[in-house]
Amino acid sequence: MITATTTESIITPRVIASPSSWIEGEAIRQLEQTARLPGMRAAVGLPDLHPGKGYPIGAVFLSERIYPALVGNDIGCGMALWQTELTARRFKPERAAERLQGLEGPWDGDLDAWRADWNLEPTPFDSALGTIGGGNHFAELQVIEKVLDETALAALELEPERLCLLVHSGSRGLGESILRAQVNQWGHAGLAPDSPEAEDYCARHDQALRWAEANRALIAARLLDALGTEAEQRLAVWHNGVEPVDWHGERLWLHRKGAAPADRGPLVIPGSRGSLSYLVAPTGDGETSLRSLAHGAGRKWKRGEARARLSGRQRPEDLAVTALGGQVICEDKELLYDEAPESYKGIERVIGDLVAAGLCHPIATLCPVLTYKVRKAEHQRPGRARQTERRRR
DNA sequence: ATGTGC
Repeated sequence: MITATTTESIITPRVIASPSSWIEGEAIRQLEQTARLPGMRAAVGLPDLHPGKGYPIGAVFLSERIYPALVGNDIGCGMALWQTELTARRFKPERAAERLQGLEGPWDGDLDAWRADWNLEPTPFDSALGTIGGGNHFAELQVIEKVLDETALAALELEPERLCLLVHSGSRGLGESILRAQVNQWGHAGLAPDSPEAEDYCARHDQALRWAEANRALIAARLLDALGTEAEQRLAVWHNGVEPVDWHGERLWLHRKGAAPADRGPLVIPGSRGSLSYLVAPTGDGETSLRSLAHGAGRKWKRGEARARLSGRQRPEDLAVTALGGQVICEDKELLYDEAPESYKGIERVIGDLVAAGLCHPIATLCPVLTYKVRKAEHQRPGRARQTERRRR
């Protein structure tokens, strides 16, 4: 007798990392668990693989279904790189730092025009447009430290003497609200691609992608304005999201969970604020890595763990300048410790593993000069700051 | 990651 039930074959996840790369057991368990979800066709851990909330970060999944919970709350989180008109030689980090104030508060420019430029409908979260947020998000001025592929650098129109601005941020409260609504209604279930619920999620997801991209652009615009300079965007990628792909003639869904795309040209893989970032060009056919690359160095210590480990030997003021000489603006103590260079794995190993696997080749290294995270907590809540002001009048 | 929490 032929039964109606289909046998779901269990796929074996792969991890792209050298044996000496330390990866937490919990991350591997999460990778294996996620690979068992119905309709999963391939799962790959990248060298920055580490545990997340239920699902691993630094991983990519190819599936017949759409898994919003796997994408997570920060839909569209990613990186964008600008070439500024600032020259490394004449840049004064201390003076620049003084000018960078209040980027946490709402932007006072023309939001309607900005939304129109980016094809965005208004959302309840738009007062956060142009704000960096917390966690590992940042805006960082960087100097090109070493050029490894002059031709590729020139093709990207990046001049070695000019400072770069790298912005890492996402969709803030918007992405979180989309995931929350999704989980409230459907739990963590995978969505059938042509269902109304999938179409609904994809529409919101794509909106969050645009919102996050517009957010990074506005963060850059505000920061550049404060410094009295201009810049041109050179690169932009997202590393949290899902997209339909043609996989050997079949339509499948590629989930990137803290994984950068390897099919959209060069990109920056950032280290911690105390290490280099790598501008790389993807290589290979994308088959083994599911068209993806590591999205950063990868967290070594969980959030909240760093302060206990570091506060005995490093005071907050010690963390304001890194080993590479970069200045750090972070007036939130917990965040200052959480995002300390020691909280991250070495970026060199991550890049080394990718190169050894034939997945990318380095174009240049970027050295942090000034990292902006957050000013004082009272400036963080847009609404509250305004209320305080109103009360004073 | 998050107007993150009563």
